Amino acid sequence: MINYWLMKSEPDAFSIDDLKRLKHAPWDGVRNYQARNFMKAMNEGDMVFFYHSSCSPAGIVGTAKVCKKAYPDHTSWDINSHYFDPKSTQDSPRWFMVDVVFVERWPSILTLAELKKSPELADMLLTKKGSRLSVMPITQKEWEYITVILKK
DNA sequence: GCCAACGTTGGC
DNA sequence: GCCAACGTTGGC
Repeated sequence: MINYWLMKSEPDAFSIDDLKRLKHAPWDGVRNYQARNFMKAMNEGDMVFFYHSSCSPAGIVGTAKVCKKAYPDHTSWDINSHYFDPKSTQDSPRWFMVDVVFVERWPSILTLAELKKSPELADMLLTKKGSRLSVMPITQKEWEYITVILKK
């Protein structure tokens, strides 16, 4: 059984076009426990909505697939990295990442405003006020509704 | 750039 | 374990 997820990235830092060009990439830099725990629960083959955040407009811009299960995020050990965390060690890594592979770039963005209009998506963490989780689960129903009904 | 909402830290 | 202070996220 596959699971479904949504992952946020600031397009200035890493966009769907970057992933398309690279084909696959590590999802590094997650420094939130809840988001980390969701990544640890991912399996190869799980599907991902690629979401552009902190831009105008924000929204889903395509899909990707998990191609490598969670493993330690080495940027947490790199003292020169923006994501360095002295509390993360080789023996006891605190942060993890998965690899994702590009699947599809949608012709146009499905904006957060549009997602919020759908009563079918009212339970999504994404559409909840104040939610700022960067990795979150999506139900199969939500995935199908978005890809079949709303996808641009 | 603003600021509401949230997560984390650290003193007690 | 509580909670104030602080830093960050992210939509607008």
